[in-house]
Amino acid sequence: MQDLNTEQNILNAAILVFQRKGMAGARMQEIADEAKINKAMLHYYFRNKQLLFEAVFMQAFSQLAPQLNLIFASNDTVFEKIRKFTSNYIDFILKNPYLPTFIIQELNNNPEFVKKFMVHGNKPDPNPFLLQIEKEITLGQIKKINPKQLLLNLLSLSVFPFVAKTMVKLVMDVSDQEFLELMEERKILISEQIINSIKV
Amino acid sequence: MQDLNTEQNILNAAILVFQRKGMAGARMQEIADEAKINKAMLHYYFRNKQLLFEAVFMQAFSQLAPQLNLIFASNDTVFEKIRKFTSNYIDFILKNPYLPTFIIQELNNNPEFVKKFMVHGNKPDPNPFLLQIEKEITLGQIKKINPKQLLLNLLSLSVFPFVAKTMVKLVMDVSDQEFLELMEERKILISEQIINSIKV
DNA sequence: GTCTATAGCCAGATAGAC
DNA sequence: GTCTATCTGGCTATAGAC
Repeated sequence: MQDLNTEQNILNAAILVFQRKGMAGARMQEIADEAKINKAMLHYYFRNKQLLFEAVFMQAFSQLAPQLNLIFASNDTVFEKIRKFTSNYIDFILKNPYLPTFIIQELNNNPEFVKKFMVHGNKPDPNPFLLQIEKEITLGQIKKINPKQLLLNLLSLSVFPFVAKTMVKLVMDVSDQEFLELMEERKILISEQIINSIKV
Repeated sequence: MQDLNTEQNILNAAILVFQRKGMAGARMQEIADEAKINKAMLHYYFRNKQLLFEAVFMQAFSQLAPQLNLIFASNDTVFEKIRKFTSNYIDFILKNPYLPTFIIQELNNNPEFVKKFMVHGNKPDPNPFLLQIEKEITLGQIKKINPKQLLLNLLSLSVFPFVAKTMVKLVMDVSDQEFLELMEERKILISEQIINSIKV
């Protein structure tokens, strides 16, 4: 009701609205309604729309980063990482369906803001994973491939269906229920396909 | 300068601005500037922002549809289709880099408009391709797989890197030049991986 | 068909009471 | 800290001269 509670309450409402409508499409009034609070409070706590947006974006990004670092910096083999990642990441997105689209969309629409934000050192670092791939190739444990392509494949296969969900459902004539089932099936399907593509 | 020329001129300018900023972020003034024309003309030719946007969206979608139908409805085998598609589609996106992101973004933000638009019968139909996959599985020419998953994989691997370009460049520390090289490499890389995953 | 000028509205932001 | 009321600017849209 007060102080930090109100601030968090506003932030939660803002996350909902911004993730659905984006920075340009979101309305301060809508956020206030969602938080069951007055519009003036938003300015009291976050000064203006831009700063509120940045708080939301930062929170979203810092939710996503640890998920990526799970794969980037553990002690597993490449195969194990791929298996864990597809399964964990799809689960994570299923629980936060708006997150990847939101980040990608706002990253595209506010490229100048990105740099400002990235100074915070908030960036996921894929280098450990990329180096590990190089190493396992050298050791003859997996087939030769450009490590960046492998990572791109992993992300593409896991994330794209969610980003393009509306189009996918539309073009392929898929219901919400069937979409869920397809995503469940993908957890194993994807990892097996990627692993097969690099298995010696 | 007059009549249809002006209309096309406005449309071209609107495509540019809407694709970069989206419906909510675009400004009529910016479109007018881009077309080197007065703002009032936009309303003279397209009545209002919504209708101008719909014209742009429709044109974008009807550019994309034929590209998809190349794979959905030709006489090639599944293998041949996959090879042609990855190559052609990546080329196409390289020439129209904003298109997929624009369509996906606006589809997500204006789900109600979508249905209205789809009534036009403008929808790409993947059924021929899906049925063909079923058939080749039955004939033992390719491994068993859910056809929709195969199509999803094809689209994911081809389109996602472009949709997430800003993020990819940022997280993987990739320059514009290197991004282009990666996409060139993917034309063959992707199709071979997919084909290998279903080769008997 | 094309322009300038302006109406009208909507949304972000602030003032000020409580 | 929270509210109501209001200001202000910006953007869509239109009126009207040429």
